[in-house]
Amino acid sequence: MDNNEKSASLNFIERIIEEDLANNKHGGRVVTRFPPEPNGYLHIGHAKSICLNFGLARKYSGRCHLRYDDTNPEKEEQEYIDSIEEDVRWLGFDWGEHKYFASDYFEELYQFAVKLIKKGKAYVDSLSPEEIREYRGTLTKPGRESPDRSRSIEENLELFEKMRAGEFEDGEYVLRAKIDMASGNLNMRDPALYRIKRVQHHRTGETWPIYPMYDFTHPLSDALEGVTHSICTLEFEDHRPLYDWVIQECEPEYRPQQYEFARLNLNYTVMSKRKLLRLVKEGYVDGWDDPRMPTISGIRRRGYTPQAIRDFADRIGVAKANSTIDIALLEHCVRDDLNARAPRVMAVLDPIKLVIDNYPQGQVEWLEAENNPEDPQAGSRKIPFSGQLYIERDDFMEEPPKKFFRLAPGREIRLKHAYYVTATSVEKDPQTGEITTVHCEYDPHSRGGWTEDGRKVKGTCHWVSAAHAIEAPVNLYDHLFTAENPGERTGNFIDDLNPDSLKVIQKAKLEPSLQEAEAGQIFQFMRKGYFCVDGTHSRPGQPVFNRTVTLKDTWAKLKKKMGV
RNA sequence: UGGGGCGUCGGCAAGCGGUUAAGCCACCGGUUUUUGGUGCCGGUAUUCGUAGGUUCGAAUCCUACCGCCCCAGCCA
Repeated sequence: MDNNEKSASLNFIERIIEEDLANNKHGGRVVTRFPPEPNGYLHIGHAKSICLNFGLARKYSGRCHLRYDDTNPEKEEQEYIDSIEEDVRWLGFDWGEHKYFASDYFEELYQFAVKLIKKGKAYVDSLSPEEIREYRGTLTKPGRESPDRSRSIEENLELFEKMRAGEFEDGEYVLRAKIDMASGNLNMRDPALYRIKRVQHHRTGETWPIYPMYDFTHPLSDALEGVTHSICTLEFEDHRPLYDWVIQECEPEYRPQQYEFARLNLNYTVMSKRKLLRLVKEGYVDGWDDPRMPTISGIRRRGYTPQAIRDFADRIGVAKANSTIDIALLEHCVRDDLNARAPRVMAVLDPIKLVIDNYPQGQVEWLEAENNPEDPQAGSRKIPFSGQLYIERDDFMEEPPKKFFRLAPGREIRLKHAYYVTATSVEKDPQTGEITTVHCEYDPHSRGGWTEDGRKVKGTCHWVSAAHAIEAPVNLYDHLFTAENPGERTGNFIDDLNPDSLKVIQKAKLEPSLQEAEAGQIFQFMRKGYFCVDGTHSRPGQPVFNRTVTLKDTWAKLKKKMGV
């Protein structure tokens, strides 16, 4: 359970549900549904909808159906169904017995269409797509009625039967609702209900040469399943009158209602299927599950947890105002979750050598290191310490600016879990002037990282023993885009791609315990960030790490402010 | 010149005629700390798109205006 059970304040949909419950509107039932079209991969925007629909069902002891809106066989495939189910499960939700396909309702839908024809509420039209568009009018001009609008019920019935029998070519006829060609709402200007498509369907094969449209299928599917609250995004608001019309005229037993909320937008991110597809197709990313993608599979591979995503969904709320969430909130949610759970380990990403001149030659000590200060249950492990270590390059400065309290000449710092050391001298590459080695002396009385005299050391740094370190590739991921709203500047979102969205460190130096890290495991690399073992490139004994998110970095902020 | 929505702090978002206008993220201080992490404490909207009106009292009701989003697939 997440903290949305806290009933602090209700969102507008919860308010409606509680009113309905109080009025016994649907007999006290709450049934929602998540209705993806199996024509693409799920992304974080879908996660909002999934958490909303399944979360509501959970909160109000109802149920949430997984229903595929598979009414357009040209775009739909089994592959997507598999990934959708994996993603919904991964997020922590279960549809139980309630998995449905709109295509399972084709026969019933057909009968509802016949009913409409018999009521004189639908007709078969022979206008071409172009003509229909022309007859529809414009936003400001009313449409005109099709000549076929007055076709007799008998003839409509016969034609519709022939459509089903496969006697016509694609586009020859279409079944239309007879509503109002003068409506200010374009959706009500005799919308198409059925079109002819002589195409293989991924589930019904060649059974049907005609397929129902979304606006006809969706309300009736909801009704057939006993859905009480059909929750969709804002752009369907204009379709609600049509949704209601279909329910009204088809007279199904249950009368579901549609409600609309604002879809998720995230800054520094693109979410549209078209744009995500382009990133993949044109090779800007490494596939749909590239850790920089906002797809569920991408963020999963990045190391985000389902708990973090659900927490995020709770925090962003549900409302009707178009909004853009700051991606910093998502990052906060993962940090919050991982801080509590991720084992701490030491890893040096950009190493320089640290030599302890007064440490006994060849000595190795195995020191105790707690696994997680936030969780005493996590226990501890032993890590090897020696006279030759690696530390992070930017943990040493020859001429430190004020407020820098890491290692510098003559300065004493703590090596985490180990000893106090004081820097004495440096070695540089004569060519480049780059520091290659820092020499220091340690205080043997500071074993474990403290002394009896209680003297204070300001800085604590992570390290790994040079002789014991293992090497592994580490992928440092950052936002895929540098602009808050990609594409706003030039009209082409590709122009805002972040050239540094991935930096690969071929040979980071890691403490040896990481050798056997398994795919999917998540660690905090102390003082650096959260990293997970990549599920696709890691091999047993050869882990590859992906950076999920950095730790908050006050020093980086300070440095920037001071212009260092 | 059509229809449907939405406008409360930098970003989300509560608020539903009487509140000092919640909370979260971000930001800024301080404090704790063997992670410049975490935790803890504190600061940040005299004001709710604007202008009028109703009322003892308005972010909440009314009117007008302004701004933004969506709709002209035989896609969903």
